[in-house]
Amino acid sequence: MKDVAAAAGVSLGTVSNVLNRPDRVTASTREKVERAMADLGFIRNESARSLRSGRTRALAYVMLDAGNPFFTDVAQGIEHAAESADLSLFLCNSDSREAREATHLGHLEQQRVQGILITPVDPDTPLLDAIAQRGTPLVVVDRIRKGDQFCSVAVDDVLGGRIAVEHLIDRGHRRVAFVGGSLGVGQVADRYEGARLAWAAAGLPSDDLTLVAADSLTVASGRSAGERLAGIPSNRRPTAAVCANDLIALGLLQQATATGLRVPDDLAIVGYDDIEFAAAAAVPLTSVRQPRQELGRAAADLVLDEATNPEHRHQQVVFTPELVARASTLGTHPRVSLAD
Amino acid sequence: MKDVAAAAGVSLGTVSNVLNRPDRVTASTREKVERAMADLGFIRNESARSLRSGRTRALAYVMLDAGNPFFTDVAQGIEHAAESADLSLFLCNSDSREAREATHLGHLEQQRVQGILITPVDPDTPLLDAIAQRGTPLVVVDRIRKGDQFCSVAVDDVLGGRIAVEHLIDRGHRRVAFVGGSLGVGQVADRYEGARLAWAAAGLPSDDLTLVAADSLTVASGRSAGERLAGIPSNRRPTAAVCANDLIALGLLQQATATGLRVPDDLAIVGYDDIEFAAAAAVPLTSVRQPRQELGRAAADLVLDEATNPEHRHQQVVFTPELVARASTLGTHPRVSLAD
DNA sequence: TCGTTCGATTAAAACGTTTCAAAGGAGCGG
DNA sequence: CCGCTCCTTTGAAACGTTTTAATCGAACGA
Repeated sequence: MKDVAAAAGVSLGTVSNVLNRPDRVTASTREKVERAMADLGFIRNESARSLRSGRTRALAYVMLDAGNPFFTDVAQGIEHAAESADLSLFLCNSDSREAREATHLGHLEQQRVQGILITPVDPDTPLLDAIAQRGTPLVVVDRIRKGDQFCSVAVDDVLGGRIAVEHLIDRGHRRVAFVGGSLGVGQVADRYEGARLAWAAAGLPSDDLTLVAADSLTVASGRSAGERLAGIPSNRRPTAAVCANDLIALGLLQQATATGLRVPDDLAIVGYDDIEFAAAAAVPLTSVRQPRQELGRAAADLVLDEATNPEHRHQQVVFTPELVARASTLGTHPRVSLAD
Repeated sequence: MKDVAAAAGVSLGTVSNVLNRPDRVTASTREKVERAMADLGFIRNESARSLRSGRTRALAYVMLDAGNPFFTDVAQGIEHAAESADLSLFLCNSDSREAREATHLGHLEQQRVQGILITPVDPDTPLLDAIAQRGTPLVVVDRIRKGDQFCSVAVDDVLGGRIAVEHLIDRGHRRVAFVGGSLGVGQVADRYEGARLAWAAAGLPSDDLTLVAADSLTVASGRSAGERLAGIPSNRRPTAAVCANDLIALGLLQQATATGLRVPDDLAIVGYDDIEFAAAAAVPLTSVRQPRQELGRAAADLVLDEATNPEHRHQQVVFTPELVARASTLGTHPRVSLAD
């Protein structure tokens, strides 16, 4: 900036004014300065800027698993919000590792980002409280957290599990499997809980809603669950499966297809998340849709409110999931004959 | 830091020494200072740090489409490299929009990141040259760029197209469709070129390798291409399709399944990229695998070399793709009967 | 006892902005 | 022609570090 000032024959302060309050500067000088900036290829130094102003122009989202389209969609919602607020968005991936998450959080705090959005490995880690305490606006995404240390945005997973199972009951299923990861993950536990509630409400015997474990929420886990399911004699095998997420459902679908189980005739499948690949599966997947982009946007709005509004109050926003019924439970009626 | 110094009863410089050259400080004072830091919840200010040092501890990757698993895998490779170099990674998503890309690049230059990795919307945009010229290390990922303004890392797409088609010829296919987006995208043009080369090399009539347009590299485009393909009378319909990427292939697979075309018996399908969902499809997809993580890591290594090694020379790294054959071309032999 | 030497600590400058109070100048009315 | 006012421009301080040269003190040898 000093060089620009010299080149334009004005003072440093004037250059700053051209940048920050162009209206305070005469058209002619502004022009001179702008030309000088162009000639010199001047690029504002953001470090100096934020050092001086005490605030960066950046937001950050620490995602749990960048390989899961669900989170990239959430990120996109955040990105839009950031874009309209003219902020950069720092995307970090913890890859479900607490250590990596901690490293990222450390860096972000040092960067003094305006706010941190995070889908934490463990929503109850004291790390989050510490950050909030120290003053960085923080919003937990896709997890609920009792207490009022910070905001959170989530989807009602109990309800999601419920509507998935209700749909299957409606379609006449009386033996259903819940295929889920470890119940240690809050999400999964809630969805299972919802499933059981729906089952009980319909007055069905609780033994007929079986729990099929899967050690992680991945396609591979879904495949292995599929193997176990296929191994059950057909007169006792569940006629439908509710999966803890779409990745599992996709794996299950693949395994079912490979072993000759017809979907949905032999096994109906309901996924969870409604990621794009759910609709794109060979047998399009019925799934519980979460408003992913809205989730992101709402979280970003909250964090910005906390960052700018002194009267901010922490709140827990809960969205409502929605069932999207497709062929994996409805059947493949349109078995059109080929035009030829 | 001033507060820490006061609390510990030492000078500011000592605190800095504790942070940066702990060996120069007596154990007892170091301890005092560390306690003070803990008590006060001191967090280093990265802006000040990088202002003073003239360099940030961050790398950035501007990705073309965060929704495409291919790019998130590349990003993961970069992330690993960044992690080992103890740098933060700024992930940005241009979402294939030049304007957004430009905005991101602007921000990144202002942040003075150590290096920029990018999969650009248009590899020939002068923006990139300008950035390189101004001195920010820059590496183009997954695109080749003639000239030697900066490094690039890519995969040999002509070869990729070639091995895909060779595989189909080997399997006996004599009418093949190339389903691709606009040839304006360099990737697609190269893959098509490779396909034609293989076709010609086998001495097959060029009319029997048909080009099926798709306006974008998405699942939806694949579906619509599938409709067009299914509309062709079976005696003239291609018996196999090579797709410009896996998303298209997945859409095609879905549409084929919906209209009753059996894969691979009626239509064999080869994808491109070998994203995780290709293997996870109901009929696992044969695909041309690109070394995604390696791509990212190599790019990161190059950018770091440029940032730190004064003798750095720009180079264009080209990886070799590899065919992964699966059921979508090999057939679904394992149609196991059910244990029941 | 007095210099020396060496290690630990300190003081001060610098990084590139923003901001605020103050200075400068033009135009105007008296 | 003077004094005001109002708008533009300027100068200097401040943001929180890192770094370098300088200072201080203790231990040691002569």
